[in-house]
Amino acid sequence: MPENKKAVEEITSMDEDFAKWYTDIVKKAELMDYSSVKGCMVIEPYGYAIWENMVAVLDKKFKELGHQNVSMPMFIPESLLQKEKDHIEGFAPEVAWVTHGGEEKLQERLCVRPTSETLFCEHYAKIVHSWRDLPKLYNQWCSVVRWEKTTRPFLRSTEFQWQEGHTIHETPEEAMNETMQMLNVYHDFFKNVLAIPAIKGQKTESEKFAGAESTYTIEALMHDGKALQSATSHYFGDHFAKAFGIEFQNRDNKPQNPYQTSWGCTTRMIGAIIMAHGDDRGLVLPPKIAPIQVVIVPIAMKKEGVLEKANEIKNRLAKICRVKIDDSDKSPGWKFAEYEMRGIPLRLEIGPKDIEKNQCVIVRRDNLEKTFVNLDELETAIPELLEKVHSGMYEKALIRRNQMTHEAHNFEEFKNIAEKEAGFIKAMWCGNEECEKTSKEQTAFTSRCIKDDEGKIGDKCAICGRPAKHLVYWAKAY
RNA sequence: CGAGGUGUAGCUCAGCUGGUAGAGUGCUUGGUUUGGGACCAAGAUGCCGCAGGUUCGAGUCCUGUCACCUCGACCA
Repeated sequence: MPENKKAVEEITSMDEDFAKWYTDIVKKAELMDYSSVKGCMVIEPYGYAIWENMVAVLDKKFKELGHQNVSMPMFIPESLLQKEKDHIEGFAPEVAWVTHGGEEKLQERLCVRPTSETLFCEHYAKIVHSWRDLPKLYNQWCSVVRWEKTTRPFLRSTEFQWQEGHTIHETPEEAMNETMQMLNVYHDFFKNVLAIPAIKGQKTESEKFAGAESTYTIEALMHDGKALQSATSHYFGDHFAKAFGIEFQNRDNKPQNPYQTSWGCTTRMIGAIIMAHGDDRGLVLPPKIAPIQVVIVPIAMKKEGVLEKANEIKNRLAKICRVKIDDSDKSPGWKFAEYEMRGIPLRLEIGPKDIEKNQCVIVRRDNLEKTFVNLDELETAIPELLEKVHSGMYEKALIRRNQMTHEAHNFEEFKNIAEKEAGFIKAMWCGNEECEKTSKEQTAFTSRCIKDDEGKIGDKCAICGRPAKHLVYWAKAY
């Protein structure tokens, strides 16, 4: 193969050093830059454009389902944060505190929001009085701060952008439906927009959100076999309502506490698409969120008519997709490598030879397949190809996930797989936290989620051998 | 927060027992090129991470500190 090695010279290969490959891509594709504040990053235009595209799709979906956007304060008084005991215990170790306003010391210190349950609850306590006030389906797009010990771009940063939905309902059933509905929204978003097949399930007691009654998650498998918790949806029952004194008159004219949910996803999803789809040439972006879907590379631009033709194509395509033309002085080879590195789903090459034949060359980023397309058929060919790239990416990721998912029926098997294979282990579990601890200590695999909808693969816990309650997906996690 | 590693040009890095700051690549300008990271010529670019210390003299030695990376513990 006349492979030009230079094409990948500046990106560390995945197999050689996955972590370095990741940072190389993040930097080379100009997704982000480090700032002078530890753990806080500058999201650069290309990275932010990806985020904006994700936000646009999700925000539309949320609104279709009746949610409304709001904006909550970024500061939380200490006393407010402390109202729900489990919640404060979970978040206290990682909050940033504001102690001074100007030169003056504050009477009560304020924490920079790590999440906004407490603020929503305080507000709900004021505005919810009757069953007629329910439900409230609120969401906010904002950034939050968690003082993490170690940080990595997009995967774990001190400040990160996210969306947090907070809803409040009349009945537990309604709240639980909301929790599951939003989990499904995330799962579908991963499949239909990000082309990632995520595992959907429930967190165990030890992994659930601080203050939640139950937490649901989608877990995505990365190229190196580690799992990434990619979005969560929580059912709160009436814990928070009781702690914050949220009460309404129900249909029987009696006082009652309402039921709540919260659900969120973050810029970590950018990390997920990098590590789920990327390759040694760089990023591979799902067409639906790619800031540029088609890049046009004119060949032998100075020859008569080439640039004109390329621009004509660009103007046509601009009506149906996000298109860019690169008419810079760089060599075609440089441009090919550059836009592959940036993950652009389709490259359109047009040169004198093509123009003679009224055609162009289109190359897919996901499998590098070349096709010749008649110029008269571009308007139908491009959307079709974008769709093919999407499904090609999803299929590839699904096949890899299946290949990297193994069943274990006892602890010997479990340890063997954990040692030799990366990826998910499907194994039965007795429900005992001790077994999660044992697995973590001996294999570094943690429970990712309970997945009872797949049916049992045994009746004994794969770790301790006692009667099993649940099928659990286990993995090394980010 | 524990263990280890790295900070020198935009990037990747060299710089010996202390003695005027280097290369490749990138960048700028002009020209020739163009189907997988082109070529020629001319140019610009450094608080050697930061702060102290030792020394006649520190990129180099010492102390501290900060940031980043890896592996743990913690987490979206």
